[in-house]
Amino acid sequence: MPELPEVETIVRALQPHLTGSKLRNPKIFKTDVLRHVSPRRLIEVINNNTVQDVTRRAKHVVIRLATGERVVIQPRMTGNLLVYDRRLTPSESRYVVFRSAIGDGKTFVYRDVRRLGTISLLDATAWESYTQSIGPEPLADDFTAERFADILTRTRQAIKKALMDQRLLAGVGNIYANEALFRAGIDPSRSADRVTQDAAHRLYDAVRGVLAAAVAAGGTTVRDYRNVAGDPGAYQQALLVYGRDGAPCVRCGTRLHTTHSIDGRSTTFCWRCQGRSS
DNA sequence: ACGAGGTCCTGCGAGC
DNA sequence: TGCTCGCAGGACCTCG
Repeated sequence: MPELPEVETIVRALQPHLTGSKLRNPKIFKTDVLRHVSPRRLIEVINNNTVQDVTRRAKHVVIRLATGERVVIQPRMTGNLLVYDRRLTPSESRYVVFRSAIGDGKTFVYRDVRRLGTISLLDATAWESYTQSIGPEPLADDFTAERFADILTRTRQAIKKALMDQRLLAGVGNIYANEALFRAGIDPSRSADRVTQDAAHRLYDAVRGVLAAAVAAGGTTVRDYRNVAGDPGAYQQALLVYGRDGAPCVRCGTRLHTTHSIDGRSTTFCWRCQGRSS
Protein backbone atom coordinates (compact mmCIF):
# COMPACT_ATOMS: atom_id res chain seq x y z
CA MET A 1 0.00 0.00 0.00
CA PRO A 2 0.82 3.52 -0.05
CA GLU A 3 2.23 4.69 3.25
CA LEU A 4 1.85 8.20 4.66
CA PRO A 5 3.76 10.08 1.89
CA GLU A 6 1.87 8.35 -0.90
CA VAL A 7 -1.52 8.96 0.71
CA GLU A 8 -0.55 12.57 1.41
CA THR A 9 0.35 12.99 -2.26
CA ILE A 10 -2.95 11.46 -3.31
CA VAL A 11 -4.96 13.66 -0.97
CA ARG A 12 -3.27 16.90 -2.05
CA ALA A 13 -3.98 16.09 -5.67
CA LEU A 14 -7.56 14.99 -5.01
CA GLN A 15 -8.49 18.16 -3.13
CA PRO A 16 -8.91 20.52 -6.11
CA HIS A 17 -10.90 17.90 -8.03
CA LEU A 18 -13.19 16.75 -5.24
CA THR A 19 -13.68 19.63 -2.82
CA GLY A 20 -17.07 21.22 -3.42
CA SER A 21 -17.96 18.83 -6.19
CA LYS A 22 -21.10 16.76 -6.31
CA LEU A 23 -20.79 12.99 -6.62
CA ARG A 24 -23.12 11.77 -9.34
CA ASN A 25 -23.95 8.33 -10.58
CA PRO A 26 -21.64 6.45 -8.18
CA LYS A 27 -21.11 2.77 -8.93
CA ILE A 28 -19.56 -0.08 -6.97
CA PHE A 29 -18.16 -2.98 -8.95
CA LYS A 30 -16.52 -5.03 -6.19
CA THR A 31 -18.35 -5.21 -2.91
CA ASP A 32 -15.82 -7.23 -0.89
CA VAL A 33 -13.82 -4.05 -0.11
CA LEU A 34 -16.72 -2.50 1.79
CA ARG A 35 -16.53 -2.46 5.60
CA HIS A 36 -19.45 -1.78 7.92
CA VAL A 37 -21.64 -0.59 5.05
CA SER A 38 -23.77 -2.27 2.42
CA PRO A 39 -23.35 -1.35 -1.25
CA ARG A 40 -26.89 -0.03 -1.31
CA ARG A 41 -26.44 2.22 1.69
CA LEU A 42 -23.10 3.57 0.47
CA ILE A 43 -24.52 4.48 -2.92
CA GLU A 44 -27.60 6.00 -1.31
CA VAL A 45 -25.49 8.28 0.91
CA ILE A 46 -22.96 9.25 -1.74
CA ASN A 47 -25.30 9.90 -4.63
CA ASN A 48 -25.76 13.66 -5.21
CA ASN A 49 -23.87 14.41 -2.00
CA THR A 50 -21.24 17.15 -2.03
CA VAL A 51 -17.64 16.70 -0.91
CA GLN A 52 -16.86 19.12 1.89
CA ASP A 53 -13.16 18.31 2.17
CA VAL A 54 -10.56 15.62 1.56
CA THR A 55 -7.92 14.92 4.20
CA ARG A 56 -5.43 12.29 5.23
CA ARG A 57 -5.30 10.46 8.54
CA ALA A 58 -2.56 7.82 8.86
CA LYS A 59 -2.78 5.90 5.56
CA HIS A 60 -6.45 6.70 4.99
CA VAL A 61 -8.03 9.07 2.49
CA VAL A 62 -10.93 10.74 4.28
CA ILE A 63 -13.66 12.24 2.10
CA ARG A 64 -16.05 14.26 4.25
CA LEU A 65 -19.50 14.75 2.81
CA ALA A 66 -21.79 17.74 3.28
CA THR A 67 -24.14 15.55 5.28
CA GLY A 68 -21.41 14.73 7.80
CA GLU A 69 -20.51 11.17 6.91
CA ARG A 70 -16.98 10.29 5.90
CA VAL A 71 -16.04 7.93 3.12
CA VAL A 72 -12.78 6.44 4.36
CA ILE A 73 -10.59 4.73 1.79
CA GLN A 74 -7.56 2.71 2.80
CA PRO A 75 -5.69 1.72 -0.39
CA ARG A 76 -3.37 -0.81 1.26
CA MET A 77 -1.12 -2.66 -1.15
CA THR A 78 -2.51 -2.00 -4.60
CA GLY A 79 -5.28 0.58 -4.30
CA ASN A 80 -5.13 3.62 -6.60
CA LEU A 81 -7.29 6.74 -6.46
CA LEU A 82 -7.46 8.34 -9.87
CA VAL A 83 -9.21 11.20 -11.63
CA TYR A 84 -9.85 10.97 -15.36
CA ASP A 85 -11.09 13.71 -17.65
CA ARG A 86 -12.04 11.22 -20.33
CA ARG A 87 -13.59 7.80 -20.63
CA LEU A 88 -11.55 4.92 -19.25
CA THR A 89 -10.05 2.46 -21.68
CA PRO A 90 -10.97 -1.21 -21.22
CA SER A 91 -7.62 -1.96 -19.57
CA GLU A 92 -8.01 1.02 -17.21
CA SER A 93 -11.49 -0.19 -16.32
CA ARG A 94 -10.13 -3.51 -15.18
CA TYR A 95 -9.98 -3.83 -11.38
CA VAL A 96 -12.09 -0.72 -10.87
CA VAL A 97 -13.83 -1.03 -7.51
CA PHE A 98 -15.66 2.28 -7.34
CA ARG A 99 -16.40 5.08 -9.77
CA SER A 100 -18.30 8.36 -9.64
CA ALA A 101 -18.77 11.35 -11.88
CA ILE A 102 -17.55 14.56 -10.20
CA GLY A 103 -18.56 17.24 -12.72
CA ASP A 104 -16.79 18.92 -15.66
CA GLY A 105 -16.79 15.55 -17.38
CA LYS A 106 -14.39 14.16 -14.79
CA THR A 107 -14.54 10.73 -13.18
CA PHE A 108 -13.23 9.75 -9.75
CA VAL A 109 -12.07 6.13 -9.60
CA TYR A 110 -10.89 3.72 -6.93
CA ARG A 111 -9.00 0.86 -8.56
CA ASP A 112 -7.49 -2.02 -6.62
CA VAL A 113 -5.94 -5.11 -8.19
CA ARG A 114 -5.63 -7.23 -5.04
CA ARG A 115 -8.62 -5.69 -3.28
CA LEU A 116 -6.93 -5.72 0.10
CA GLY A 117 -7.92 -2.08 0.37
CA THR A 118 -11.11 -1.05 2.14
CA ILE A 119 -13.88 1.51 1.84
CA SER A 120 -15.97 2.38 4.86
CA LEU A 121 -18.64 4.93 5.63
CA LEU A 122 -18.46 6.44 9.09
CA ASP A 123 -20.67 8.99 10.78
CA ALA A 124 -19.09 11.66 12.97
CA THR A 125 -19.20 9.53 16.11
CA ALA A 126 -17.79 6.41 14.49
CA TRP A 127 -15.04 8.47 12.87
CA GLU A 128 -14.13 10.09 16.17
CA SER A 129 -13.76 6.76 17.88
CA TYR A 130 -11.79 5.30 14.99
CA THR A 131 -9.33 8.17 14.70
CA GLN A 132 -8.73 8.03 18.44
CA SER A 133 -7.68 4.41 18.16
CA ILE A 134 -4.83 5.39 15.82
CA GLY A 135 -1.51 6.83 17.00
CA PRO A 136 -0.35 10.41 16.47
CA GLU A 137 0.64 11.89 13.12
CA PRO A 138 4.45 11.91 12.94
CA LEU A 139 4.60 15.07 10.84
CA ALA A 140 2.24 17.09 13.03
CA ASP A 141 3.76 20.25 14.55
CA ASP A 142 2.84 19.14 18.05
CA PHE A 143 4.43 15.70 17.69
CA THR A 144 7.57 16.04 19.77
CA ALA A 145 10.64 13.88 20.28
CA GLU A 146 9.56 13.42 23.88
CA ARG A 147 6.21 12.05 22.81
CA PHE A 148 7.90 9.72 20.34
CA ALA A 149 10.31 8.45 22.98
CA ASP A 150 7.39 7.86 25.32
CA ILE A 151 5.60 5.77 22.68
CA LEU A 152 8.63 3.52 22.38
CA THR A 153 8.59 2.76 26.08
CA ARG A 154 5.12 1.26 25.77
CA THR A 155 6.10 -1.92 23.96
CA ARG A 156 8.75 -4.61 23.97
CA GLN A 157 8.09 -5.40 20.31
CA ALA A 158 10.97 -5.08 17.85
CA ILE A 159 11.45 -1.39 17.14
CA LYS A 160 10.64 -1.93 13.46
CA LYS A 161 7.34 -3.58 14.29
CA ALA A 162 6.52 -0.82 16.75
CA LEU A 163 7.14 1.85 14.12
CA MET A 164 4.67 0.13 11.82
CA ASP A 165 2.06 -0.40 14.53
CA GLN A 166 -0.68 2.06 13.59
CA ARG A 167 -2.02 2.14 17.13
CA LEU A 168 1.30 3.55 18.31
CA LEU A 169 2.24 5.80 15.39
CA ALA A 170 0.28 6.68 12.26
CA GLY A 171 1.37 6.26 8.68
CA VAL A 172 4.69 4.41 8.75
CA GLY A 173 4.86 1.18 6.74
CA ASN A 174 7.58 -1.20 5.69
CA ILE A 175 9.55 1.02 3.31
CA TYR A 176 9.87 4.03 5.59
CA ALA A 177 10.43 1.92 8.69
CA ASN A 178 13.44 0.39 6.94
CA GLU A 179 14.70 3.77 5.78
CA ALA A 180 14.25 5.53 9.11
CA LEU A 181 16.02 2.79 11.06
CA PHE A 182 18.96 2.93 8.68
CA ARG A 183 19.16 6.72 8.86
CA ALA A 184 19.15 6.52 12.63
CA GLY A 185 21.63 3.63 12.76
CA ILE A 186 19.36 1.39 14.82
CA ASP A 187 19.10 -2.40 14.77
CA PRO A 188 15.54 -3.12 13.54
CA SER A 189 15.18 -6.11 15.87
CA ARG A 190 16.01 -4.19 19.04
CA SER A 191 13.21 -4.02 21.60
CA ALA A 192 11.43 -0.68 21.31
CA ASP A 193 11.58 -0.10 25.06
CA ARG A 194 15.33 -0.67 25.08
CA VAL A 195 16.15 1.97 22.49
CA THR A 196 18.25 4.59 24.24
CA GLN A 197 17.06 8.20 24.61
CA ASP A 198 19.75 9.26 22.22
CA ALA A 199 18.74 6.69 19.61
CA ALA A 200 15.07 7.52 20.07
CA HIS A 201 15.86 11.13 19.28
CA ARG A 202 17.80 10.16 16.17
CA LEU A 203 14.92 7.92 15.11
CA TYR A 204 12.43 10.73 15.64
CA ASP A 205 14.46 12.94 13.31
CA ALA A 206 14.88 10.07 10.85
CA VAL A 207 11.17 9.20 10.72
CA ARG A 208 10.15 12.81 10.19
CA GLY A 209 12.99 13.45 7.78
CA VAL A 210 12.31 10.47 5.55
CA LEU A 211 8.56 11.03 5.52
CA ALA A 212 8.92 14.72 4.70
CA ALA A 213 11.45 14.01 1.95
CA ALA A 214 9.18 11.35 0.47
CA VAL A 215 6.18 13.70 0.54
CA ALA A 216 8.29 16.31 -1.26
CA ALA A 217 9.19 13.72 -3.90
CA GLY A 218 5.58 12.67 -4.43
CA GLY A 219 5.99 9.30 -2.73
CA THR A 220 7.74 6.04 -3.58
CA THR A 221 6.71 3.75 -6.42
CA VAL A 222 8.09 0.26 -6.08
CA ARG A 223 5.48 -1.29 -8.24
CA ASP A 224 1.83 -0.35 -7.94
CA TYR A 225 1.64 3.09 -6.42
CA ARG A 226 0.41 5.84 -8.74
CA ASN A 227 -0.68 9.38 -8.00
CA VAL A 228 -4.06 10.79 -8.97
CA ALA A 229 -2.89 11.46 -12.53
CA GLY A 230 -1.61 7.89 -12.82
CA ASP A 231 2.06 8.81 -12.57
CA PRO A 232 4.65 7.15 -10.28
CA GLY A 233 6.39 8.88 -7.38
CA ALA A 234 10.09 9.75 -7.37
CA TYR A 235 11.36 8.80 -3.92
CA GLN A 236 12.38 5.26 -4.94
CA GLN A 237 15.58 6.83 -6.30
CA ALA A 238 16.40 8.12 -2.84
CA LEU A 239 15.89 4.87 -0.91
CA LEU A 240 19.03 3.92 1.00
CA VAL A 241 18.15 0.36 2.05
CA TYR A 242 14.69 -0.75 0.95
CA GLY A 243 14.99 -2.86 -2.20
CA ARG A 244 18.81 -2.71 -2.09
CA ASP A 245 19.53 -6.17 -0.69
CA GLY A 246 23.13 -7.19 -1.50
CA ALA A 247 24.08 -3.71 -2.64
CA PRO A 248 26.76 -1.77 -0.75
CA CYS A 249 25.72 0.36 2.23
CA VAL A 250 25.90 4.00 1.17
CA ARG A 251 27.67 4.83 4.40
CA CYS A 252 30.24 2.06 4.91
CA GLY A 253 30.14 -0.14 1.82
CA THR A 254 29.13 -3.33 3.66
CA ARG A 255 26.73 -5.49 1.67
CA LEU A 256 23.18 -4.83 2.85
CA HIS A 257 21.33 -7.81 4.30
CA THR A 258 17.63 -8.75 4.18
CA THR A 259 15.74 -10.76 6.77
CA HIS A 260 12.09 -11.75 7.10
CA SER A 261 12.38 -12.55 10.78
CA ILE A 262 10.64 -9.39 12.01
CA ASP A 263 6.87 -9.75 11.62
CA GLY A 264 7.40 -11.68 8.38
CA ARG A 265 8.09 -8.47 6.45
CA SER A 266 11.23 -7.82 4.48
CA THR A 267 13.78 -5.89 6.50
CA THR A 268 16.91 -4.64 4.75
CA PHE A 269 19.68 -3.21 6.87
CA CYS A 270 23.42 -2.79 7.34
CA TRP A 271 25.00 -5.09 9.90
CA ARG A 272 27.74 -2.60 10.54
CA CYS A 273 25.82 0.70 10.71
CA GLN A 274 22.82 -0.74 12.55
CA GLY A 275 24.63 -2.72 15.21
CA ARG A 276 23.83 -3.56 18.80
CA SER A 277 25.25 -0.35 20.26
CA SER A 278 22.15 1.50 19.12
C1' DA B 1 1.76 -9.85 26.60
C1' DC B 2 4.14 -11.53 23.01
C1' DG B 3 5.54 -13.76 18.76
C1' DA B 4 4.44 -16.73 14.92
C1' DG B 5 1.71 -17.61 11.29
C1' DG B 6 -2.58 -17.72 8.49
C1' DT B 7 -5.99 -14.89 5.94
C1' DC B 8 -7.84 -11.67 2.65
C1' DC B 9 -6.61 -11.07 -3.01
C1' DT B 10 -4.05 -11.06 -7.73
C1' DG B 11 0.05 -10.62 -10.49
C1' DC B 12 4.71 -11.14 -11.46
C1' DG B 13 9.31 -12.86 -11.80
C1' DA B 14 12.45 -16.61 -10.80
C1' DG B 15 13.55 -21.21 -11.32
C1' DC B 16 12.91 -25.66 -13.18
C1' DT C 1 6.62 -22.31 -23.43
C1' DG C 2 4.46 -23.59 -19.23
C1' DC C 3 4.22 -24.92 -14.69
C1' DT C 4 4.83 -23.94 -9.55
C1' DC C 5 6.48 -21.24 -5.81
C1' DG C 6 7.43 -17.30 -3.22
C1' DC C 7 6.94 -12.66 -2.69
C1' DA C 8 4.60 -7.95 -2.69
C1' DG C 9 4.04 -0.25 0.27
C1' DG C 10 -1.15 -3.75 5.09
C1' DA C 11 -3.81 -5.09 8.80
C1' DC C 12 -6.67 -8.35 11.32
C1' DC C 13 -7.25 -12.68 13.53
C1' DT C 14 -6.24 -17.01 16.10
C1' DC C 15 -3.27 -19.92 18.49
C1' DG C 16 0.23 -21.27 21.77
